[in-house]
Amino acid sequence: MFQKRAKAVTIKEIASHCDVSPSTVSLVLNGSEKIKKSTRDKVIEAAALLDYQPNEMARSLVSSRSRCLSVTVPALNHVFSDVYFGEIISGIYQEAQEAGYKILLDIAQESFIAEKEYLNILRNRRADGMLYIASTVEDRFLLEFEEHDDPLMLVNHYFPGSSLNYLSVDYKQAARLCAEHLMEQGHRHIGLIVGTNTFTGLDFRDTFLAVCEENGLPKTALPWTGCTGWDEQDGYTATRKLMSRYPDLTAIMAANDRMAIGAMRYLIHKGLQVPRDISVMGVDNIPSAKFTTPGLTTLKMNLFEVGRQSCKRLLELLNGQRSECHELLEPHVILRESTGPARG
Amino acid sequence: MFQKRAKAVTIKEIASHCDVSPSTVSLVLNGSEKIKKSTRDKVIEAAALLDYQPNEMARSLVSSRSRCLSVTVPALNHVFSDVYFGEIISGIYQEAQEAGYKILLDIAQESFIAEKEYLNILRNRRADGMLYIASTVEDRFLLEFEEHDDPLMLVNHYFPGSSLNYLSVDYKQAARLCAEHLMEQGHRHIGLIVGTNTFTGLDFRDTFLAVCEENGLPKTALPWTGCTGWDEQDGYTATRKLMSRYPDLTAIMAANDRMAIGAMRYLIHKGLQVPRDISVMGVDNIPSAKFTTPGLTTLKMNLFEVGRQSCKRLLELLNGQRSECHELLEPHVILRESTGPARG
DNA sequence: TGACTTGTTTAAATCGCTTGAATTTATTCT
DNA sequence: AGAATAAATTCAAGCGATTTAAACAAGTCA
Repeated sequence: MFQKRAKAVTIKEIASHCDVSPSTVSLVLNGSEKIKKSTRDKVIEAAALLDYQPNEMARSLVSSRSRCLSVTVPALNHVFSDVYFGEIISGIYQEAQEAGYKILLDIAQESFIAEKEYLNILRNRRADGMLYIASTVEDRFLLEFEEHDDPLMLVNHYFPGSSLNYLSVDYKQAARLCAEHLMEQGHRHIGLIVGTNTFTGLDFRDTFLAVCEENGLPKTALPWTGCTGWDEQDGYTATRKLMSRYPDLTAIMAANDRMAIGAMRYLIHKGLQVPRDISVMGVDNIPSAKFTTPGLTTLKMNLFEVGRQSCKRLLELLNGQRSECHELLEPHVILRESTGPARG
Repeated sequence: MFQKRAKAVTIKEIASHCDVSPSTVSLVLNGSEKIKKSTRDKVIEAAALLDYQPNEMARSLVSSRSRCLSVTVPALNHVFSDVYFGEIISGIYQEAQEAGYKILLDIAQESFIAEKEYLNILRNRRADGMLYIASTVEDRFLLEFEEHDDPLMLVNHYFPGSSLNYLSVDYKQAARLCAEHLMEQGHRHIGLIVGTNTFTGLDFRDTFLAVCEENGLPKTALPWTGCTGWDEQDGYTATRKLMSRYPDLTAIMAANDRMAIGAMRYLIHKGLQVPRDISVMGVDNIPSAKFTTPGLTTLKMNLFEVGRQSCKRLLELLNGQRSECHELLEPHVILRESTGPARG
């Protein structure tokens, strides 16, 4: 039905329609001032009349710029259904579209890595640059971008020890804010749940524990449990594990909201009241954090802005207006009802 | 820094490296059997050695197929943060990638519509076909695709009276399942919350009310309130409105989970217990529906599959293996704790 | 050996557009 | 008016691939 699509209007047809050469048309359409106003108008009119749309493939071929950016997310289970990614992608889109760029979506599945798609997308000219969201410690393949000097931005994560460009929320600062908030509420016995498969997760854990210890909490009062997933089920399971070994905990710190929601779910199942019996704090401020019962105290990361800024920086890199980017954005606390004074 | 990207290896270089013509290289790389095995091997080896990546822009130009599909979502606020879209997009991606297609992301903002980007993306050859997710009744611009005969698939919605291709969950059937479930639990006084800005929403409303009436519920026992958003806040507000006018309701039927979650949130705020005092039912089975308190009874729509099938159908359309698509997928009930017998 | 296949390889056109150099046309100056 | 200058337009060469028709080499047959 569609395979014999209507052949598109070309620059040539406009040319013959106006009795000028294709070059003239091209010049006009690219806004050159060198063409006499009268011919210019004639061409523009004809283009509108014929409903001309430049063939982007042809343009890209000659300019060797696709005006597309690749956005890649890790191959988590049904990854786009995670609002975390959604916010970031929305931000990226916003910035890209304002700059006239299109977004190519990708998921870093096995084949993506094995067949070096991550490099190929740039090499085969489908995209001019890449934004890679939230890698894990295992995504060592990203280091290849260093050698090859391909335009890459890590979004909301980074690779310690590498020179790869990144823009991320400051997870060390995040951990500090969380620790301080809970300690202010009198909590001295806090269970930490955190994904240990990302560098930002590890940062969060280390900083959280360090800040607590600085403030006099003994290590023994700070059990933590790691997981490689970051979703509700992981939070649920981790909380069960934590609570059965350390029933005296007065607070659960989950390194993201989805896990925090899972944690609350478990605690409420067990007949505990949040925050009367135990406080729960999350990180991310996902939309549903406002609509849990009780409302979830969390950190606002402004992931939309992370996406937006990352994209902006990448474009600056591409335009040569900047030669590197290593930036951090500050989070801040969103107070709701899931945290309160420590019991007793 | 990146603007002077390393010039890519071309077919020509492979040719000279092997002492054959570019045509030969092209033939080999496209798997032609007409080339002698020995030269074939020579070329393949050289291509691997030089790390050759075909320039997709050039290929697209000559084949006039971009091997990209455009996925467009409506311009809701931070739309990708809605898991509803995430699931569908994940499904689309899966199918597209298996077929060797790339995904171009788009958001139908004002400029997208005003400047007819929706047609242009196809016209300017950036994409071979378009998947449009969840339109509203106001997206009349989509009807243009009918006249122009451009390859479009509506995903999880449709336009009554048009011949546009679609694949969607059967929302009439969904409404029927919901109505029957609640009536089986003895509910005779049900408040309905539904977005009235989509055809599927309207279908849901009409069918829900009709099925209830068929089973003897008087219209007066079925107040409903419409909204143009579909998120937690909308559900919250709508429930407040409904409950203040009809305090006797024993059940709230929300046409999606996010609104249902907002509804529960309001009811619990008001000191009501779900489902003892009032039942709440949603639609979609989003991940967090399992982790609300109480767990949300809802319909599983398998939106991942909706995305996947839609994409598959579109590709069939593009390949001429099919000339139209008007399909519906069946939902089914997921029983959790937010619905129970009507009180009293 | 010459004519005819068969099997391989390549020249050349094409896809639609951009762009620097060359050409044509219009304008200015003496 | 004719030369010199400026303005407007067009030529023609790509961009990097695909693909058809033609060229070439080798093998077959009478």
